[in-house]
Amino acid sequence: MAKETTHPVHRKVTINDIARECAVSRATVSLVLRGSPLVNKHTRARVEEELRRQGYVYNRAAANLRRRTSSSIALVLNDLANPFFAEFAAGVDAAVGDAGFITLLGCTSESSTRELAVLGSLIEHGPAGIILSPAEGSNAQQVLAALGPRTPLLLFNREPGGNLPEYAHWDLLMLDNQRGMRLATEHLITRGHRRIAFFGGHRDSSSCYQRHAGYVEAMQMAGLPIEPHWQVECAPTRIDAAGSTAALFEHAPAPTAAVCYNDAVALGLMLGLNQRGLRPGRDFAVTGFDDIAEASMSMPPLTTLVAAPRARGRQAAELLLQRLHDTALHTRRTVAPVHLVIRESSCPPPAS
Amino acid sequence: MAKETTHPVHRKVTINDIARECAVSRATVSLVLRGSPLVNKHTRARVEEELRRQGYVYNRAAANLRRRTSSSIALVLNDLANPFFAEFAAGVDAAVGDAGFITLLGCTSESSTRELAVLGSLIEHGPAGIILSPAEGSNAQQVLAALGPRTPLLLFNREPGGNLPEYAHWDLLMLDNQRGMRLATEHLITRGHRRIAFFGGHRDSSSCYQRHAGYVEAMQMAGLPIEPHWQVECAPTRIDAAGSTAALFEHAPAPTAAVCYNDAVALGLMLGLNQRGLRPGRDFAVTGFDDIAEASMSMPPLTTLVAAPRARGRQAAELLLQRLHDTALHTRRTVAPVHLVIRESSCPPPAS
DNA sequence: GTTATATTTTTGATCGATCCAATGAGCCCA
DNA sequence: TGGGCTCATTGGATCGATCAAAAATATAAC
Repeated sequence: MAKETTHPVHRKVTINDIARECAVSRATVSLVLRGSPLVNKHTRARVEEELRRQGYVYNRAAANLRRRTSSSIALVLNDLANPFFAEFAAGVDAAVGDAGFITLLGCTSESSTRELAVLGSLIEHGPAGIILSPAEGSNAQQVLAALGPRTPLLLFNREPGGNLPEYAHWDLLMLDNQRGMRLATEHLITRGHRRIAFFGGHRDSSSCYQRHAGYVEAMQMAGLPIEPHWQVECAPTRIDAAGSTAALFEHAPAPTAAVCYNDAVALGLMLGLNQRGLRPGRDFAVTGFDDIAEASMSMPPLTTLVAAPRARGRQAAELLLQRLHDTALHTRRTVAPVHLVIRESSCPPPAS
Repeated sequence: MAKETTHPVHRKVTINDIARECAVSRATVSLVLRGSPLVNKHTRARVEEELRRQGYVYNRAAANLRRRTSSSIALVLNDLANPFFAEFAAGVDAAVGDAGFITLLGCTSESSTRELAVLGSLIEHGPAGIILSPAEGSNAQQVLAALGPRTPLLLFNREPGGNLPEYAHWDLLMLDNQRGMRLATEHLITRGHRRIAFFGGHRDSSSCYQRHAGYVEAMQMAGLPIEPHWQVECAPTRIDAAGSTAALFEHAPAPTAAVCYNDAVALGLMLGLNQRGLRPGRDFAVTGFDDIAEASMSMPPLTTLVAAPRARGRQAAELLLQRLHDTALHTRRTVAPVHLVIRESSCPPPAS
C-alpha cells in the first residue's frame, strides 16, 4: 500500500514535517512558532505558510515536558450539579483560560474516597496547581499524601478535616459565613422579630457551623433567647427542608422568623410554610444564603446573602495563579465578604 | 550544598531516580509501574518500596507522548451556569473518569468566537476526543477548521450552523424535542384544552424549532387552530418569560394553556400569571421541558419532560469512547427519548 | 582583504516515559 | 560441555518539542 492515499489518515503533523518541507531545522520552526524575533522575515513567512498548509497543531504536552512547565489547573468539586458550584466552576474556567491555562475537571460527588482517587488521577497529568472544594469527610493528611508537598493547592468553601500539616502551605478562600448570617439575623431583629429560628444544614459541616455562630452572635448581642427547637437540622435540599418545617412549630413559643442555612433550604421552608397555610413574607419571615438564580424570582422574592459564586471562581483562580508566580508567597486565608440583599420574604412579624 | 537537605524542595521524582537507587534500569521500573508479569517478584517489591519512599508520581504526559496516546476528553459547553448543562457535565465527567480518562473543561458563554478560541486551545493538549455543545451561531466549517479532521467529535444538544462537511464524521446526541413537545401538547388536549399556546425560546435555535414543530404537529393532528399571538418568543430565562406573559392575553381568544420551551420559561410564565391574578394549575395550565430540580418543587409542581441531563452526559461520554475504540464506526445520530411527567400545573381548562 | 560584529540557523542533548531487540542468568537434558 | 529454553533485565532509540552553544552567513568597519 502506498505511503499516503487520498484520505488524510496520516499521523499528526509535527514540527519535523514542517522543517523537512521547508528545508530548515526543527529549531527554526520552533522559533517561528514562538514568535521569536531571531528568525528572518522570509523564513518565517515560508514556515508559517507551510504550517497552515499542513494543518499543524502545536503539541503542548511535548513542550511542557521539555520546559518542565504546565499549562493546566485542576478543579476538583464536591458537587457540580449544585448551581452554586457550577457558577463557581464557570468563573474558575474563565479566569484560568484568560491566563492561558486550561481547566482539568474532577467531581467527587461528596465522597472523600472518590476525592482521593480523583486527585491521584489528576496529579499524574501535572497540573500547575489545584483548586479543591473538599468533600464532606475529606481529610487533610490524606489529601496531602495524594498530592505530595509540591503542588500548590487552594481550598475553597470548606476546610478538610484533620489538622493541616503546617509544612503544607495551602491557601484558603472562604465565604464570610459568620458575618453574613449575623447580618441576616440583625436585619430580622431590626424588623421587630424576637423569636428567630436557625433552619437547615448539618452542624458538622464547617460552613453551617460558622453560619450558626453568626446567628448566635446576633441573638446574644441583642439579648434575645434561643429555644432549642428553633434550631432545626436537615439536609441542605429543598425537599428535606420542606419536610422539616413542622419541627419549628412543635413547641411553644413558635418563632416568627427563620434564618436559613442556604437558599435551597429557604425555598423549601417557604414551601413547607405554604403547606401549613402560612404565607412566607407576610405571616413568617425567611432569609437564605447564596443568592442563587431563583432567589430573586421566588414567591415572595427571597432576602438573602449574595455570595457571587462566579466572582469567587475568578478570585480562586487568581489567588492560585499568584501563588504559582511566587511559590515563596506567604500562605493566605482569604475571606470573601458577602452582602445582604433585602427582598420581600423578610417581613416584620405579624401584628397579632 | 548537600544533594538533599531537610526540606524536599527538589524537582520531581522520575523513573530514573528510582532506577538509580534500586540499581536497575529505567525499563525495569517502567515494567513495574505497568504491572508487567515479566518482572521478578523480589525486584518488583524493591522497586515498589522505593517508589513509595520517594513519593514518585507517574508522568502521564511523557508516557502519552511516547505511546502516541491520550488520556483526556475535552468537554466544551455553551453555558455551565445552566443547571441542565452542569448536570450534563457531571455525568460526562463521571463516565470519562470511569474509563480512565480525565475531563478538560472549556466554557464558551454562548459565544461562537470564544468557542473557536477554546477549541483551539484545548486541541493543543491532544484530547482523545471532544464533546461539544455548540454555542449559538456556531459554524460547522469553522469548528472543523479549528479541530482538524482527525479528532473525534460528539455534538450534543444542537447542531452548529452551516452544512456539515460530509468527510467530517461527527456523532450526534440530541434530545427528542419534537416528540417530547408533541406529548406535552397531546396531554393538554386530552385534558380538554383547545386553545393552547407555545411560549418562550428563540425559533432560530434548533431545539426550539424542533419543539415548536412537535407542538404544531399535535395541534394539527387534533384539528385545532393556532392563533399567531399564541406563539410568543422570548429569551429562555425566567425574567424574560415573566415579562412576556402579557403577550398571551393581548388579543382574543386567549389561550387556556401553554406548552413552554423549557422549565425556566415555564416557571417565569407561572410568575407572570400570578402577577395577573391567574393561578397556574387552576386557572391556566402550564408545561415545561427538562425537569430541572425546581420543577417538582414549584408551586404548583410543574408538568414537564424529563431529559435526565446526567444520564445524557454519561451517554455522550460512552458514545464518544466507543468511537475512540473504533474510528471506522459508522457515524451515529442518537436521539435520546424524553418522557412526560405529569404534575399539578397541567390542570383541565376552567369550567367557564 | 581581514577582522569584528550582528544576524540567522543548526547541531545535539534533553525532558520522562515506552518499545524493541539483544543480552544474561539459570536450568534441564543429551 | 554445550545446546536449547525459559525467565529477567537492559541499552539505546524514540515520541515532539526546547535549549544552549556553536556555526554559518551577512553586514560593517578599518
